[in-house]
Amino acid sequence: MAEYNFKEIEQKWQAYWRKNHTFKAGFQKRKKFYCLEMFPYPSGKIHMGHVRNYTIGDVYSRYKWMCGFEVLHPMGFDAFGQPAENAAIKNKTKPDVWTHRCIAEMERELSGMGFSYDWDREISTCEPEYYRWNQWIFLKMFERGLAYKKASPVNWCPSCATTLANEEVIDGGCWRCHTQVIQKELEQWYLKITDYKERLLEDLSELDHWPERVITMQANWIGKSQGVEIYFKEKSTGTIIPVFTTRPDTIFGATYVVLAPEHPLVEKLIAGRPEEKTVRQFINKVTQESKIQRTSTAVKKEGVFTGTYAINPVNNEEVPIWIADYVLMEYGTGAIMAVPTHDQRDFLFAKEHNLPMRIVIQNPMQPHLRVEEMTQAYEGDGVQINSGQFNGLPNQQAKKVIAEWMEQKGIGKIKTFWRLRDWLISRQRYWGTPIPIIYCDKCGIVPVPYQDLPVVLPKEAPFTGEGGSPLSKVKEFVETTCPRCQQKARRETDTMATFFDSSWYFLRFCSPKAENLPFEPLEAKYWMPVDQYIGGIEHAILHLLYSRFFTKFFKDLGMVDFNEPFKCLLTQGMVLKDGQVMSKSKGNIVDPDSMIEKYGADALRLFILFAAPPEAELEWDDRGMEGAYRFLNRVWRIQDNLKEKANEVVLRQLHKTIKKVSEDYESFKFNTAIAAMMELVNTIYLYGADKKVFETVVLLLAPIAPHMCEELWQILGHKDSLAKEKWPQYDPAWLVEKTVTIVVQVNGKVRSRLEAPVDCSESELKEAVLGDEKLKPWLSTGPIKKFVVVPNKIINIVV
RNA sequence: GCGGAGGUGGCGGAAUUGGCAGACGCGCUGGUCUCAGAAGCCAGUGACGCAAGUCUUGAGGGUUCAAAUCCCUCCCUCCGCACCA
Repeated sequence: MAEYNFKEIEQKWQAYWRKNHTFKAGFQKRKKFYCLEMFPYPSGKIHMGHVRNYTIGDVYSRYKWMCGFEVLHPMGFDAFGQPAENAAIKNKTKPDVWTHRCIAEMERELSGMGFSYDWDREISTCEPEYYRWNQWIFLKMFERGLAYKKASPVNWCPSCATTLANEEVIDGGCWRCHTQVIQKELEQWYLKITDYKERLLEDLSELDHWPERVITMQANWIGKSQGVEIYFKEKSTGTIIPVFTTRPDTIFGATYVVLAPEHPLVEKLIAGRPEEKTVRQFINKVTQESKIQRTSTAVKKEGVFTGTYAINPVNNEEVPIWIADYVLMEYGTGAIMAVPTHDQRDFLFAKEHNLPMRIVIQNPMQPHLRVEEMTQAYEGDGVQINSGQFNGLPNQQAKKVIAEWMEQKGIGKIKTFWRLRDWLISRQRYWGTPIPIIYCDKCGIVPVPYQDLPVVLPKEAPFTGEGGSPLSKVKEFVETTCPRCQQKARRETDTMATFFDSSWYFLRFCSPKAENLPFEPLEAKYWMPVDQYIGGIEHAILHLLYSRFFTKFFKDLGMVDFNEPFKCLLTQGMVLKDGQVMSKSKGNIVDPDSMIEKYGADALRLFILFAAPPEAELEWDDRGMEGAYRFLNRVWRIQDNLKEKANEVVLRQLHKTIKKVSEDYESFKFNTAIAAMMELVNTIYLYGADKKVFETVVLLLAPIAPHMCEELWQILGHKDSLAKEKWPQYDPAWLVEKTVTIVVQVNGKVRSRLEAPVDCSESELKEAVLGDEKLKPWLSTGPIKKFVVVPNKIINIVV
């Protein structure tokens, strides 16, 4: 029989699928399944991470087709972004030319992997047909007050010369180039994602098929904390200082108050005091430090006394007011009440600066707490002491009671603070969606009317690399007329953050050619939500949070009827080489193209699924790759020795394998599914297969190695593609065994095994065991104390 | 510090309502085929031991007839968040 010529076979079938639109997803045909992998940035070259991500999704999609679903499995390109601009600066290529070239190259590579995309639905976010809907969405948000402009300090990456969202600052550096981010006062566009914070948090409970850690990361990012805002009064002027605490039960233990160095009240408090100079010096020192420096000095908490005192409203006690670097202006009220006995940070600071302490929650266990003996704060539960009329209450109860009491007395207010901030979307960049806003001297900020969309990005702009928005230097773009008064006006020259583009692309795939709306609500109703989403963990916060936000916004517009866009989420692990992430700088990249060239796409797909479970990290291994290729060849050669009829051993194994592989595919355990198929093939090599058995093997393996299996299917005499062939079903009759091997242990150690009929009775087994020669020496050491029988599995005799 | 995941042969990894630890693959060893090699095919392969056997799932303890799996104490690795009041 012919050699396994993977090159020829793979090209043949890729052309076939493309020509026949094999994977075209039809609207409302039958039960749908939407399988989506995170679309790539068109860098021009796919890497092993893509290969892994897309292979997982592809196998699942193909499997779902065979199970009778109408599968939507689309692909597109997240095509706006900085690399295109950098290429323009470096190579003098226009960003759109560069991007389109990269897209063409990546389409070729993705096709070369044999992925089952519905290419008719391909989208690219840099096309006006796509980004006009970014602008449309922005205007809808603007109308509802969800897009607004505000001047405030923003994260600025000096190297990229642009702003960054909070989510894009990693360890104080730019997520893309790792340059230290600085704070800069700028007027910028924001999206009011905070209006959705409750829903974004609450609806996490709907996502029971998301990885736990992603849910946790999102919840932490949204950062809800409930507590009380308590009003302290400055002693001499009566100025009110609101502080926030989640521990109102410790209010009687507050022995000082701390303000953040940037707190607006500081100026007022220190003006004209002897301490003024020292305080100012301290503030200068702290505020000049970068956020990194400030947070890295975590161990030592620095601070300075203002010279003034505040009155604790619950007991009218005078407590000193300090300023310290460990209190952050961005969170809560920028001021805290310090309870050193029950908060570790306050404890360290109080020790450092010799401030008073008082225990107000007594540890119910012995030994009781004593201030002189404390080496750290007691943050556990206990009973209220030194707390006036609340003494004796369990503190968890007191939390509620005291909060309500303070609210009643008007000295506090029950409040909830959130960590989530509004989303900064302005970027001083060229290669992105122009923000559809016009500035008119007379009318102010004027939205571009819907009928004027899209605001098209001009093809040419000066790319100097000097920073600042290139669009602002394009006169024909900037100069326009005001839609309201027709006077001369200027366009907004910032573009949108590219995360905007990817926050709704999954909806666009439902109706990629829609001309009146970003997507057709009816088609979205059929296809959405995405049944299975697959991508990298690096998007656990940004992309997934923004997409959830957009979905909820579309729900409010009445365009969709669900809360959450992604029903199941799989985060695939990274591909490593020599224990490290593949990267250019480390020079440890394995190029997928070279592997396809050498072993074929099917072998690459097989290896990457076999080497590790999808969620785990995967260590690249050239020799493992060869093993995958060897296995495919073994399957290929089965055709040479088909028998008239397969024997019972093979059939038994076959049905066992159908069951195992089906279950494993369903739950993404591709590595063990492949292992099961290898076992079956090993059995076939021992006993031989017939046509029917071989056909089943081909169908089971088809989602993983589709090219070779299509070819074998054809060789076996089928005219059509197997892509929509019915998934094999196992016959339970073949799984029923007549006899089982029962392991016999003596004192927990395996000493013998015996063949027995299924569901053999205990007394019969006992008889068989006592007659077993092999067991005699072990049983003769003493009387049998215990005889444990686990039906059809194991016998353990204790002597 | 908090949260999450994890630690099993030379390597990647199987095995979880507690029931034969190491499936499958890689590597290695031997055989077969060959003038020879490659490929293929067959067999062996946790450690120690000539063997009977003993030991073995990060360390130590416990529960149990039986523990990689459950409980306790501890160690280590990776990831995320991090002075969030």
